[in-house]
Amino acid sequence: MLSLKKYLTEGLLQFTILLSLIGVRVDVDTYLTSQLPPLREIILGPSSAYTQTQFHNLRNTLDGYGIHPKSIDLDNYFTARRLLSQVRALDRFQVPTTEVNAWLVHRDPEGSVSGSQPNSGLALESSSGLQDVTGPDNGVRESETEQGFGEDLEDLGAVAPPVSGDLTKEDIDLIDILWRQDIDLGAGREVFDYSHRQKEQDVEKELRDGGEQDTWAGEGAEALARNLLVDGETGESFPAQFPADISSITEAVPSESEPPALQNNLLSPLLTGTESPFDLEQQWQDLMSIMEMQAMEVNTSASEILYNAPPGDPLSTNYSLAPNTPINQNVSLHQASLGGCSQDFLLFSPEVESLPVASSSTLLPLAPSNSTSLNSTFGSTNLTGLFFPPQLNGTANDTAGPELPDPLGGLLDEAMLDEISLMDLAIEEGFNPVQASQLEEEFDSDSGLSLDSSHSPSSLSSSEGSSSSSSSSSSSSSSASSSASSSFSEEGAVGYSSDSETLDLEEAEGAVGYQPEYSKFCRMSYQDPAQLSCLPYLEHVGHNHTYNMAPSALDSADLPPPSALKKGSKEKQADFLDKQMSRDEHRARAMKIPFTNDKIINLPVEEFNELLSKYQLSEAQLSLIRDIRRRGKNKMAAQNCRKRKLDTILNLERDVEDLQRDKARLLREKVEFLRSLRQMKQKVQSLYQEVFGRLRDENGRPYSPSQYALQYAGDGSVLLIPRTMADQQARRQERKPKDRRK
DNA sequence: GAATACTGTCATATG
DNA sequence: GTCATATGACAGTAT
Repeated sequence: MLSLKKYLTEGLLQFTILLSLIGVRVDVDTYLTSQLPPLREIILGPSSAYTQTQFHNLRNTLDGYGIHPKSIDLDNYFTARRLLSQVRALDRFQVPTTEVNAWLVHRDPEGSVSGSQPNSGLALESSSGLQDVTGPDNGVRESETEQGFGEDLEDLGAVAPPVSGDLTKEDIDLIDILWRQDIDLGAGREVFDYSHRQKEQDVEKELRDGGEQDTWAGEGAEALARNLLVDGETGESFPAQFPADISSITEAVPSESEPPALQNNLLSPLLTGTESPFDLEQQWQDLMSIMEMQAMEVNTSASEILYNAPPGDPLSTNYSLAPNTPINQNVSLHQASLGGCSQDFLLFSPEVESLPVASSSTLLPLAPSNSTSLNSTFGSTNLTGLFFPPQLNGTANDTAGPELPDPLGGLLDEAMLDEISLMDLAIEEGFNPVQASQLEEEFDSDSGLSLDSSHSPSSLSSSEGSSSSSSSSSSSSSSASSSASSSFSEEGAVGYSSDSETLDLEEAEGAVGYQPEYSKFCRMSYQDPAQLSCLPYLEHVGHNHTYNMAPSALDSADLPPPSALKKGSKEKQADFLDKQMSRDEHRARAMKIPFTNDKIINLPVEEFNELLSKYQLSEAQLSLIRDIRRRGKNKMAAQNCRKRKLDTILNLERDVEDLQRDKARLLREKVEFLRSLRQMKQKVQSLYQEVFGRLRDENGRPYSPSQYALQYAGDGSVLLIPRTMADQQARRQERKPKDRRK
């Protein structure tokens, strides 16, 4: 195995470097697919990290948020994430084919130092036969192998500090040449930065000197810092969530730019294109990145179709270059391995960058927002049309412009178009952007006051039904029912204990079912569900909240069982009840009114007077009771009034839209009639010319159209008359309609 | 803090 | 004239 390692490190890989320098591509896929586990794991790391399974298991099991900054799993996660992206970068669209070779270049010093750096990929083989791997801190590193292959992958990828003595100056120069040759190597830039490696090595030495436990913490923190703060390839500050994908985008603009300026980064290559000497591959990648994002902009389903399309698919043939971008690497790999993980869409979320790890459950709702932002981004620049066929753009823009005028426009002349309001036609066909926005606002609105006629029939009918009931509330019975509902809603917890409720319903004249009114109230007063969810609680409260009942009943009701409630909750309930009570309820409570406000308000006059006569009430109490009754009734009246007003407005708006629809229909019919009329005129004209052309005088010569004309008689016959007479008759017929108008 | 919507209340009109 | 209801206007509160 030692010979194999030596062969790999000093022979094959350096040969690969040389091949890459002279432009010969070395296909790494053959290595990857070959049955050489050691080499495969050297290059790509152990399969656990290479196949995304480990990566996603990290995300799934730990759910991202549970990873402690010093956790081994976090270290594994970041390293695996970054290395995985580098592996994906192997398959990106390559115009120059040297990037994979350059990736192998770094493996060369790794292999060469593997003897003294047990954390290399070969060190992993210590358990599978590479027993010759020894090192000063081998024990520590062996424990690292237990944590998974993330750390090893990290070293394999870019950031392992090689021993400086193992890299000759030719090697470094070679690496620098390669790095200049292809910026996007898929490996960290620090790999090719000798001083950076020196620093990193020193830091790692210090960390290792700190002890075994600190080693873990230090490496975890270091990995965290590396992955969170510095992009592996560009050196940009970069969150760990976007190991290579976004970096491949941002690196298109070597000028340092922050991730929020992603749009500029994406657009600048196309818009400016002269700021830096991009090579062809970079421009391709920029282009593909934009296409990728635009594919997401259209919709995710479309993107999936694009990326999953078979090779023979036209869409795939024409537009499937996007999968070659790193972003699409994610998509395809995810769908291949895990199928439907939306984590890749996180790449475009600037908000999530601040999160160390995000669970997939939180990523899903973020995706639309990202696509929305992208939509705005690219929609404003109008780049979509550059890359996507109309059928793709149409999915995003089909609501932008009405389609109806197009077929009609070809049929109409200018005079017709002047008479036709395209807006009306659009309204009729439902393509009105204003209406669309209104509809959207309605969905967003919680006020319930949207006047859009596209209310759901249920809500409209409910409001109408309640409107009819309220409008017919002039009768005492319906008034009582309406009062019952309103008292339940607006009096809140007051006096609706089960006993008093049945009493009220029995006493009220023509009392109707309670529940229907309750449901009606739920709709008409636009209470939010959270508030309605409190109703059972209020009902429970209502049992004990008969504060303004008769003093005897009050005493019995105000004394709950001692063990029923705790003191704190009781106080909370009391506070809650105080907040729920209206001012009149507070006043009634203060004045010790011996019956509920519901009775005061809802009882008919006769019963109300009887009730007053039953008690010995002071003048102040009577005045308050009358005020309560007046205000309560007026309150319900105001509610009914507002509701009626709202219904009226809704009905008016619906009528307006019906009229607009009728107008549009009539205009369209008019267009049809005009069109058919014009066709008939053309037909008549052709027939006229045909007939006129066949007419011959007695000498067999044709008649001159300037001197003669055919006149249609009322009986269907056709006469040949001189042109002067025909003109006179035509003038007469023109005058007749004018006279009629007068 | 401004804008807006909702709600309660008062004054007044109407039947 | 009283009562019930309707409605405009205003103010307080919530969002």
